[in-house]
Amino acid sequence: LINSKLQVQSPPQLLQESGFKVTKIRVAILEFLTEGHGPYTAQQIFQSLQDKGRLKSIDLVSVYRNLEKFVESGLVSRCQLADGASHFEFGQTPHHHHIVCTSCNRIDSMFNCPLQVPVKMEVAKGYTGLSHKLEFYGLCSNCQSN
Amino acid sequence: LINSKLQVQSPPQLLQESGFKVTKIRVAILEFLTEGHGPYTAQQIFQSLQDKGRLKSIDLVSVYRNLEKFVESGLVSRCQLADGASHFEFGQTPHHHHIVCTSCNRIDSMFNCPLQVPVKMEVAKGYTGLSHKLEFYGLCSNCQSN
DNA sequence: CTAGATGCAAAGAGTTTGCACGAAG
DNA sequence: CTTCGTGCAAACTCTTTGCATCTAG
Repeated sequence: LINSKLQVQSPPQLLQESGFKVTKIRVAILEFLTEGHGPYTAQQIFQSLQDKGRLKSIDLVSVYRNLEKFVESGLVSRCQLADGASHFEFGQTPHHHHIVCTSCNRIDSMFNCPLQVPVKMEVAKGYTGLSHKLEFYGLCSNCQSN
Repeated sequence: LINSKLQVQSPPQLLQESGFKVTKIRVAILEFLTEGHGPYTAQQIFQSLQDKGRLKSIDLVSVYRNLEKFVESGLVSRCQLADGASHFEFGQTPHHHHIVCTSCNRIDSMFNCPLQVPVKMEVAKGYTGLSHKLEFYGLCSNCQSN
Protein backbone atom coordinates (compact mmCIF):
# COMPACT_ATOMS: atom_id res chain seq x y z
CA LEU A 1 0.00 0.00 0.00
CA ILE A 2 1.02 3.55 -0.65
CA ASN A 3 1.03 4.32 3.04
CA SER A 4 3.12 1.47 4.27
CA LYS A 5 6.34 3.26 3.37
CA LEU A 6 5.32 6.35 5.31
CA GLN A 7 3.83 4.75 8.35
CA VAL A 8 6.97 3.01 9.49
CA GLN A 9 8.82 6.30 9.75
CA SER A 10 8.67 8.59 12.74
CA PRO A 11 7.25 12.08 12.38
CA PRO A 12 10.70 13.75 12.50
CA GLN A 13 11.92 11.44 9.75
CA LEU A 14 8.87 12.17 7.68
CA LEU A 15 9.44 15.88 8.05
CA GLN A 16 13.07 15.71 7.04
CA GLU A 17 12.36 13.58 4.02
CA SER A 18 9.80 16.06 2.86
CA GLY A 19 12.20 18.96 3.36
CA PHE A 20 10.50 20.50 6.36
CA LYS A 21 12.29 21.97 9.34
CA VAL A 22 11.58 19.78 12.33
CA THR A 23 9.62 21.81 14.86
CA LYS A 24 7.69 20.76 17.93
CA ILE A 25 4.31 21.64 16.57
CA ARG A 26 4.91 19.77 13.33
CA VAL A 27 6.03 16.66 15.12
CA ALA A 28 3.02 16.89 17.41
CA ILE A 29 0.58 17.26 14.53
CA LEU A 30 2.01 14.30 12.69
CA GLU A 31 2.09 12.20 15.85
CA PHE A 32 -1.53 12.93 16.40
CA LEU A 33 -2.50 12.15 12.83
CA THR A 34 -0.53 8.91 12.69
CA GLU A 35 -1.87 7.73 16.05
CA GLY A 36 -5.50 8.45 15.23
CA HIS A 37 -7.62 6.54 12.79
CA GLY A 38 -9.86 9.06 11.11
CA PRO A 39 -9.81 12.43 9.42
CA TYR A 40 -9.74 15.28 11.92
CA THR A 41 -10.52 18.97 11.67
CA ALA A 42 -7.84 21.57 12.35
CA GLN A 43 -9.67 22.44 15.53
CA GLN A 44 -9.68 18.86 16.76
CA ILE A 45 -5.97 18.58 16.15
CA PHE A 46 -5.40 21.88 17.90
CA GLN A 47 -7.47 20.71 20.86
CA SER A 48 -5.57 17.48 21.22
CA LEU A 49 -2.22 19.29 21.18
CA GLN A 50 -3.37 21.56 23.95
CA ASP A 51 -4.91 18.78 26.02
CA LYS A 52 -1.87 16.56 25.89
CA GLY A 53 0.17 19.50 27.06
CA ARG A 54 2.82 18.55 24.58
CA LEU A 55 3.22 22.22 23.76
CA LYS A 56 2.88 25.23 26.00
CA SER A 57 1.30 27.84 23.82
CA ILE A 58 0.27 26.88 20.36
CA ASP A 59 -1.77 28.76 17.85
CA LEU A 60 -4.58 27.43 15.73
CA VAL A 61 -3.13 29.47 12.89
CA SER A 62 0.07 27.46 12.97
CA VAL A 63 -1.92 24.26 12.82
CA TYR A 64 -3.72 25.52 9.74
CA ARG A 65 -0.52 26.70 8.10
CA ASN A 66 1.24 23.43 8.66
CA LEU A 67 -1.67 21.32 7.55
CA GLU A 68 -1.80 23.35 4.38
CA LYS A 69 1.87 22.64 3.69
CA PHE A 70 1.52 18.99 4.57
CA VAL A 71 -1.29 18.70 2.08
CA GLU A 72 0.78 20.39 -0.62
CA SER A 73 3.64 18.00 0.03
CA GLY A 74 1.37 14.97 0.07
CA LEU A 75 2.16 14.08 3.68
CA VAL A 76 -1.46 14.68 4.62
CA SER A 77 -4.66 14.69 2.63
CA ARG A 78 -7.73 16.83 3.07
CA CYS A 79 -11.38 16.00 2.68
CA GLN A 80 -14.56 17.98 3.12
CA LEU A 81 -17.37 16.23 4.91
CA ALA A 82 -21.00 17.23 5.31
CA ASP A 83 -20.28 19.49 8.29
CA GLY A 84 -18.65 21.92 5.90
CA ALA A 85 -15.26 21.85 7.60
CA SER A 86 -11.99 20.50 6.22
CA HIS A 87 -10.84 17.23 7.67
CA PHE A 88 -7.25 16.07 7.51
CA GLU A 89 -5.85 12.58 7.59
CA PHE A 90 -2.36 11.24 7.50
CA GLY A 91 -0.82 9.96 4.35
CA GLN A 92 -1.18 10.01 0.63
CA THR A 93 -4.14 7.77 1.15
CA PRO A 94 -5.11 5.44 -1.65
CA HIS A 95 -8.57 5.98 -3.09
CA HIS A 96 -11.09 5.47 -0.31
CA HIS A 97 -14.31 6.81 1.14
CA HIS A 98 -15.71 7.66 4.54
CA ILE A 99 -18.60 6.47 6.64
CA VAL A 100 -19.83 9.03 9.11
CA CYS A 101 -22.06 8.15 12.03
CA THR A 102 -24.99 10.54 12.05
CA SER A 103 -25.23 10.22 15.82
CA CYS A 104 -21.72 10.31 17.32
CA ASN A 105 -19.84 11.62 14.26
CA ARG A 106 -17.42 8.72 14.34
CA ILE A 107 -15.74 8.40 10.97
CA ASP A 108 -14.57 5.15 9.43
CA SER A 109 -12.76 4.67 6.16
CA MET A 110 -13.55 2.12 3.54
CA PHE A 111 -11.01 1.19 0.93
CA ASN A 112 -13.25 -0.78 -1.38
CA CYS A 113 -14.87 1.65 -3.76
CA PRO A 114 -18.48 0.67 -4.49
CA LEU A 115 -18.19 2.42 -7.84
CA GLN A 116 -15.65 -0.14 -8.91
CA VAL A 117 -16.83 -3.23 -7.06
CA PRO A 118 -20.31 -3.40 -5.57
CA VAL A 119 -20.07 -3.82 -1.80
CA LYS A 120 -22.64 -4.72 0.81
CA MET A 121 -22.01 -1.65 2.92
CA GLU A 122 -24.18 -2.39 5.91
CA VAL A 123 -22.49 -5.70 6.48
CA ALA A 124 -19.03 -4.34 5.90
CA LYS A 125 -18.92 -1.78 8.65
CA GLY A 126 -21.84 -2.49 10.94
CA TYR A 127 -23.58 0.74 10.01
CA THR A 128 -27.33 0.82 9.48
CA GLY A 129 -29.70 3.21 7.78
CA LEU A 130 -27.07 4.28 5.30
CA SER A 131 -27.46 7.15 2.92
CA HIS A 132 -24.74 8.50 0.70
CA LYS A 133 -23.42 11.62 -0.94
CA LEU A 134 -21.59 11.27 -4.20
CA GLU A 135 -20.06 14.01 -6.28
CA PHE A 136 -18.03 13.91 -9.43
CA TYR A 137 -15.43 16.43 -10.44
CA GLY A 138 -14.07 16.82 -13.94
CA LEU A 139 -13.86 19.05 -17.00
CA CYS A 140 -17.14 19.90 -18.70
CA SER A 141 -17.37 19.89 -22.47
CA ASN A 142 -17.15 23.69 -22.70
CA CYS A 143 -13.95 23.82 -20.71
CA GLN A 144 -12.41 21.03 -22.75
CA SER A 145 -12.64 23.26 -25.81
CA ASN A 146 -10.68 26.10 -24.21
CA LEU B 1 -41.25 12.13 -10.96
CA ILE B 2 -41.53 13.65 -7.55
CA ASN B 3 -40.89 17.09 -8.95
CA SER B 4 -43.38 17.11 -11.73
CA LYS B 5 -46.20 18.04 -9.40
CA LEU B 6 -44.27 20.98 -8.02
CA GLN B 7 -42.81 22.32 -11.19
CA VAL B 8 -46.08 23.07 -12.89
CA GLN B 9 -47.07 25.41 -10.12
CA SER B 10 -46.03 29.03 -9.88
CA PRO B 11 -43.93 30.22 -6.95
CA PRO B 12 -46.88 31.98 -5.26
CA GLN B 13 -48.94 28.81 -5.52
CA LEU B 14 -46.09 26.77 -4.12
CA LEU B 15 -45.77 29.13 -1.18
CA GLN B 16 -49.46 29.04 -0.37
CA GLU B 17 -49.65 25.29 -0.54
CA SER B 18 -46.78 25.02 1.88
CA GLY B 19 -48.37 27.48 4.27
CA PHE B 20 -45.98 30.38 3.69
CA LYS B 21 -46.99 33.98 3.47
CA VAL B 22 -46.42 35.15 -0.07
CA THR B 23 -43.73 37.83 -0.01
CA LYS B 24 -41.69 39.38 -2.80
CA ILE B 25 -38.40 37.94 -1.70
CA ARG B 26 -39.83 34.43 -1.40
CA VAL B 27 -41.36 34.56 -4.83
CA ALA B 28 -38.11 35.88 -6.23
CA ILE B 29 -36.05 33.12 -4.61
CA LEU B 30 -38.33 30.40 -5.89
CA GLU B 31 -38.46 31.95 -9.35
CA PHE B 32 -34.71 31.95 -9.48
CA LEU B 33 -34.43 28.38 -8.26
CA THR B 34 -37.06 27.04 -10.63
CA GLU B 35 -35.59 28.89 -13.60
CA GLY B 36 -32.04 27.75 -12.97
CA HIS B 37 -30.76 24.25 -13.45
CA GLY B 38 -28.25 23.68 -10.70
CA PRO B 39 -27.78 24.04 -6.99
CA TYR B 40 -26.86 27.58 -5.99
CA THR B 41 -25.34 29.10 -2.88
CA ALA B 42 -27.26 31.63 -0.82
CA GLN B 43 -24.86 34.27 -2.06
CA GLN B 44 -25.48 33.42 -5.71
CA ILE B 45 -29.22 33.62 -5.17
CA PHE B 46 -28.80 36.92 -3.35
CA GLN B 47 -26.66 38.27 -6.19
CA SER B 48 -29.17 37.34 -8.84
CA LEU B 49 -31.99 39.01 -6.95
CA GLN B 50 -30.01 42.21 -6.72
CA ASP B 51 -28.87 42.12 -10.32
CA LYS B 52 -32.31 41.59 -11.73
CA GLY B 53 -33.47 44.53 -9.70
CA ARG B 54 -36.58 42.63 -8.82
CA LEU B 55 -36.27 43.92 -5.30
CA LYS B 56 -34.98 47.25 -4.10
CA SER B 57 -33.16 46.43 -0.92
CA ILE B 58 -32.85 42.83 0.05
CA ASP B 59 -30.80 41.29 2.76
CA LEU B 60 -28.66 38.19 2.51
CA VAL B 61 -29.98 37.26 5.93
CA SER B 62 -33.50 37.01 4.60
CA VAL B 63 -32.31 34.78 1.82
CA TYR B 64 -30.71 32.46 4.35
CA ARG B 65 -33.74 32.47 6.60
CA ASN B 66 -36.10 31.65 3.78
CA LEU B 67 -33.91 28.97 2.32
CA GLU B 68 -33.76 27.37 5.74
CA LYS B 69 -37.53 27.28 5.95
CA PHE B 70 -37.89 26.05 2.41
CA VAL B 71 -35.58 23.19 3.21
CA GLU B 72 -37.57 22.31 6.33
CA SER B 73 -40.77 22.27 4.33
CA GLY B 74 -39.25 20.22 1.54
CA LEU B 75 -39.73 22.91 -1.08
CA VAL B 76 -35.97 23.17 -1.53
CA SER B 77 -33.15 20.79 -0.81
CA ARG B 78 -29.64 21.56 0.39
CA CYS B 79 -26.36 19.95 -0.51
CA GLN B 80 -22.79 20.59 0.53
CA LEU B 81 -20.23 20.55 -2.24
CA ALA B 82 -16.45 20.54 -2.05
CA ASP B 83 -16.25 24.32 -1.74
CA GLY B 84 -17.59 23.97 1.79
CA ALA B 85 -20.65 26.10 1.19
CA SER B 86 -24.29 25.04 1.21
CA HIS B 87 -25.94 24.83 -2.18
CA PHE B 88 -29.69 24.92 -2.64
CA GLU B 89 -31.80 23.52 -5.40
CA PHE B 90 -35.49 23.56 -6.06
CA GLY B 91 -37.68 20.66 -5.18
CA GLN B 92 -37.80 17.53 -3.14
CA THR B 93 -35.36 16.13 -5.63
CA PRO B 94 -35.28 12.38 -6.09
CA HIS B 95 -31.99 10.70 -5.28
CA HIS B 96 -29.33 12.14 -7.54
CA HIS B 97 -25.73 13.30 -7.62
CA HIS B 98 -23.77 16.23 -8.96
CA ILE B 99 -21.00 16.69 -11.46
CA VAL B 100 -18.91 19.78 -10.84
CA CYS B 101 -16.60 21.24 -13.47
CA THR B 102 -13.21 21.81 -11.88
CA SER B 103 -12.60 24.72 -14.21
CA CYS B 104 -15.79 26.79 -14.51
CA ASN B 105 -17.68 25.33 -11.51
CA ARG B 106 -20.65 24.49 -13.66
CA ILE B 107 -22.77 21.92 -11.87
CA ASP B 108 -24.84 19.24 -13.57
CA SER B 109 -27.11 16.71 -11.95
CA MET B 110 -27.25 13.04 -12.73
CA PHE B 111 -30.24 11.01 -11.75
CA ASN B 112 -28.82 7.56 -12.38
CA CYS B 113 -27.00 6.50 -9.26
CA PRO B 114 -23.83 4.56 -10.13
CA LEU B 115 -24.12 2.75 -6.81
CA GLN B 116 -27.29 1.14 -8.04
CA VAL B 117 -26.64 0.80 -11.74
CA PRO B 118 -23.13 1.15 -13.14
CA VAL B 119 -22.98 4.13 -15.52
CA LYS B 120 -20.40 5.25 -18.02
CA MET B 121 -20.06 8.72 -16.59
CA GLU B 122 -17.79 10.30 -19.14
CA VAL B 123 -20.12 9.45 -21.96
CA ALA B 124 -23.24 10.48 -20.11
CA LYS B 125 -22.35 14.09 -19.44
CA GLY B 126 -19.40 14.92 -21.65
CA TYR B 127 -17.10 15.42 -18.69
CA THR B 128 -13.53 14.16 -18.80
CA GLY B 129 -10.92 13.42 -16.19
CA LEU B 130 -13.51 12.53 -13.62
CA SER B 131 -12.76 11.94 -10.00
CA HIS B 132 -15.33 11.42 -7.31
CA LYS B 133 -16.07 11.95 -3.66
CA LEU B 134 -18.36 9.53 -1.92
CA GLU B 135 -19.44 9.58 1.69
CA PHE B 136 -21.83 7.39 3.59
CA TYR B 137 -23.90 8.45 6.55
CA GLY B 138 -25.58 6.08 8.96
CA LEU B 139 -25.65 4.74 12.50
CA CYS B 140 -22.50 3.02 13.72
CA SER B 141 -22.76 -0.17 15.75
CA ASN B 142 -22.13 1.63 19.04
CA CYS B 143 -24.94 4.09 18.48
CA GLN B 144 -27.32 1.33 17.46
CA SER B 145 -26.98 -0.13 20.95
CA ASN B 146 -27.99 3.09 22.68
C1' DC C 1 -55.19 43.73 14.13
C1' DT C 2 -51.78 40.12 14.79
C1' DA C 3 -48.52 36.64 13.66
C1' DG C 4 -44.97 36.32 11.17
C1' DA C 5 -41.39 38.38 7.76
C1' DT C 6 -37.92 41.80 6.88
C1' DG C 7 -33.82 44.87 7.38
C1' DC C 8 -30.11 46.16 10.04
C1' DA C 9 -26.52 45.31 13.40
C1' DA C 10 -23.81 42.20 15.46
C1' DA C 11 -21.82 37.93 16.61
C1' DG C 12 -20.00 33.30 15.84
C1' DA C 13 -17.47 29.50 13.30
C1' DG C 14 -13.91 28.26 10.06
C1' DT C 15 -10.09 29.96 7.67
C1' DT C 16 -6.56 33.21 5.76
C1' DT C 17 -3.17 37.07 5.82
C1' DG C 18 0.35 40.52 7.65
C1' DC C 19 3.98 41.37 10.48
C1' DA C 20 7.68 41.23 13.85
C1' DC C 21 10.02 38.02 16.79
C1' DG C 22 12.16 33.54 17.39
C1' DA C 23 14.29 29.21 16.33
C1' DA C 24 16.15 25.39 13.00
C1' DG C 25 19.78 24.31 10.09
C1' DC D 1 23.62 34.00 10.19
C1' DT D 2 19.85 33.41 7.31
C1' DT D 3 15.80 31.27 6.18
C1' DC D 4 11.75 29.94 7.53
C1' DG D 5 8.34 29.03 11.35
C1' DT D 6 5.64 30.91 15.07
C1' DG D 7 2.48 33.73 17.85
C1' DC D 8 -0.46 37.49 17.88
C1' DA D 9 -3.71 40.60 15.75
C1' DA D 10 -6.76 41.31 12.38
C1' DA D 11 -9.47 40.41 8.42
C1' DC D 12 -12.53 37.64 5.54
C1' DT D 13 -16.25 34.34 4.25
C1' DC D 14 -20.25 31.87 5.40
C1' DT D 15 -23.89 31.61 8.48
C1' DT D 16 -26.77 32.53 12.60
C1' DT D 17 -29.11 35.42 16.13
C1' DG D 18 -31.47 39.57 18.31
C1' DC D 19 -34.36 43.19 17.88
C1' DA D 20 -37.42 46.74 16.22
C1' DT D 21 -40.17 47.72 12.22
C1' DC D 22 -43.22 46.45 8.71
C1' DT D 23 -46.69 43.76 6.18
C1' DA D 24 -49.59 39.73 4.51
C1' DG D 25 -53.64 37.62 5.73
